[in-house]
Amino acid sequence: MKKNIEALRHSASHIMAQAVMRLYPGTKLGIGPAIEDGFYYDFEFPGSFSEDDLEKITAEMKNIIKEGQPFERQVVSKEEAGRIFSDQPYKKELLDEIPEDEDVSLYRNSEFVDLCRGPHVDSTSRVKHFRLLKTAGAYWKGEEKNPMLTRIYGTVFPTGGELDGYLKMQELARERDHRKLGRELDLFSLHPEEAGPGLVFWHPRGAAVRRAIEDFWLNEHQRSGYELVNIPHVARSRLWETSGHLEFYKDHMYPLMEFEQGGSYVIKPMNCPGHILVYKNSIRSYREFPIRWAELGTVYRYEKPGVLHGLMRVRGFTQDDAHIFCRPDQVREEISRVLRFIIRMLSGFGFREYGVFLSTRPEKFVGTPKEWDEAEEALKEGLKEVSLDYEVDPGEGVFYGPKIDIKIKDSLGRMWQCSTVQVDFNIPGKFELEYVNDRGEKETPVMIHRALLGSLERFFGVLIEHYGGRFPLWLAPVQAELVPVSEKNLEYCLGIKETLESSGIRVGVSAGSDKLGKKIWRLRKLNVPYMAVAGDREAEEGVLSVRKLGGDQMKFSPEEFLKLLQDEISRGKGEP
RNA sequence: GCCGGUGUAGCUCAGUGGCAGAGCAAUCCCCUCGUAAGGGAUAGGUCAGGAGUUCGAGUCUCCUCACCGGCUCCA
Repeated sequence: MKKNIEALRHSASHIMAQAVMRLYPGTKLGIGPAIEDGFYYDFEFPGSFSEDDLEKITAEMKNIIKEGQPFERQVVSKEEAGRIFSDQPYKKELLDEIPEDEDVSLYRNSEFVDLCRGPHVDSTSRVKHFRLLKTAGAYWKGEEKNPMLTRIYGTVFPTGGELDGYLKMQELARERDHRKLGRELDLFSLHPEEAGPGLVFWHPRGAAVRRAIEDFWLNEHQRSGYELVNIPHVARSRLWETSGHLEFYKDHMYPLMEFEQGGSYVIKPMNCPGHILVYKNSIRSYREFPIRWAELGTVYRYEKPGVLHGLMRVRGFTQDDAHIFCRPDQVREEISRVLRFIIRMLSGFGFREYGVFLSTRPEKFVGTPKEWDEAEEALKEGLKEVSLDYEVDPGEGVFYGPKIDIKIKDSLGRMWQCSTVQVDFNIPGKFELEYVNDRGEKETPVMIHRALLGSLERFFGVLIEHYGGRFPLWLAPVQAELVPVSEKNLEYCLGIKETLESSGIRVGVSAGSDKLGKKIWRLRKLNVPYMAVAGDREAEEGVLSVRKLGGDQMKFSPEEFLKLLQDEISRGKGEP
């Protein structure tokens, strides 16, 4: 089945390329693979091209499909293939990468022929339910220095129902877009013109969610052997020279702040040098290890203009950062502790499926290969110990050490990078960190960087999309809203509000002269989990008519209502 | 940064060279109301910013900024 759909998608990409060649002769072909959700093909058009041209291509594709052209596999010598693609420079480049004596396979349908391993479906008529989706620029072979081609994305399914299902899913994802919900639910805003791109302003309702996240985070860290530290946001550039950031990370840093009387300061793009200064403030003994210092540390990074995206990719963000200082022989234990912690934290937020990636030694690295091997081994053992399946990304580690990245799967099946665990061989040496071992000798500690949620901004964005703006009670900006039927009942509601508030419930009151129906309508749009209506009848009995969002209505006393809320709040955090 | 697109009221969007518009939201008034929008009135704009073409530019051209879809990069 999986193979079939790949052949179908790959065939659709050939048909698209064929249509393009018919409509825009002289187009140079890049590559056109099947991908997870469909297919694409990269083109270099002789003239300009815009998204409006997709309709024309779609129409031509339909002709090709109607023609029912058989796909035929052909094996030719490399030399022969070179002649066939003589006017296709990108195809020739691909040919050059194939060993000299090997034959190559081609797929031909009617006048169109492509260098291709296959397989394909038997006829163009098999491609029935397709849709061209969007165009995009894409570097040839994905490398920034190469020319940019025009990529056309499309998708195709065996049945019309599956295509519709896919398109509906895309629509659902658009409706859940955290940027849209952030505005509608009054959670946050960005002010690119007034304040600068990629800088997040948390509104009261968003800040309430953040506070709930932070409280949970803090509590879990206190239970897990971490101490908290706090460091300033700016520091002399000297500190960042020592750390090497001014040399290696300058492109990602906001410009230096120069003082007239001399000396310059830097706004931190990372928290580690700050934590290191705390470490260096006294002589450390192996007996103190492992030292685990955590901080919700705000950093500022100059990200390229084109990469910013809502809360997911910003220029100022708060990492749930921590640095662990330990002996080399403690690394394995610390790694598995961190991994267990990550899973506990993420499942507390309702994420149960993960993609785990181990990034190993890149070409440019610091430290010795032996150190790297040991650290990679420690990471692997940690993963094994907590029985996490993982993929290896060879050579994708940071120059200073190998790392584990964990992506979480949201309710729409999309993966988001949040957690990261990195071993660092570089920075302890740069800052000449030391500890005294059990023989009274000075040694260099190992440092582990880790973030569980990643950044609060991105994590918030993921949460918004995961829950579609309908947060579980413990995270909801307003947990309960008291709704007086008329202004006569306002006093009664305000009294109950005070009771609930003093027990830590986030509660609002819908005052004002709007009719009940309108107030309810408004609260539903804001996804307030509990609405408690109080009119003359309730006031007389001393109760509330409580309705859960999307649920039934029941009468509760204020005390019963509080208990109900408290129970659900503690259950919601995934606590036992 | 690169390719393509977009920028009109707080939000969603009409307006293709000739008087700046609608719905929602906001404010005020009437209604004191029973579970998915009661009625009326008012206010709200440097049409992203700048330059140009034109008798005349929201509309056409160029530059800048920002955003959107991707590429590259990444928490």
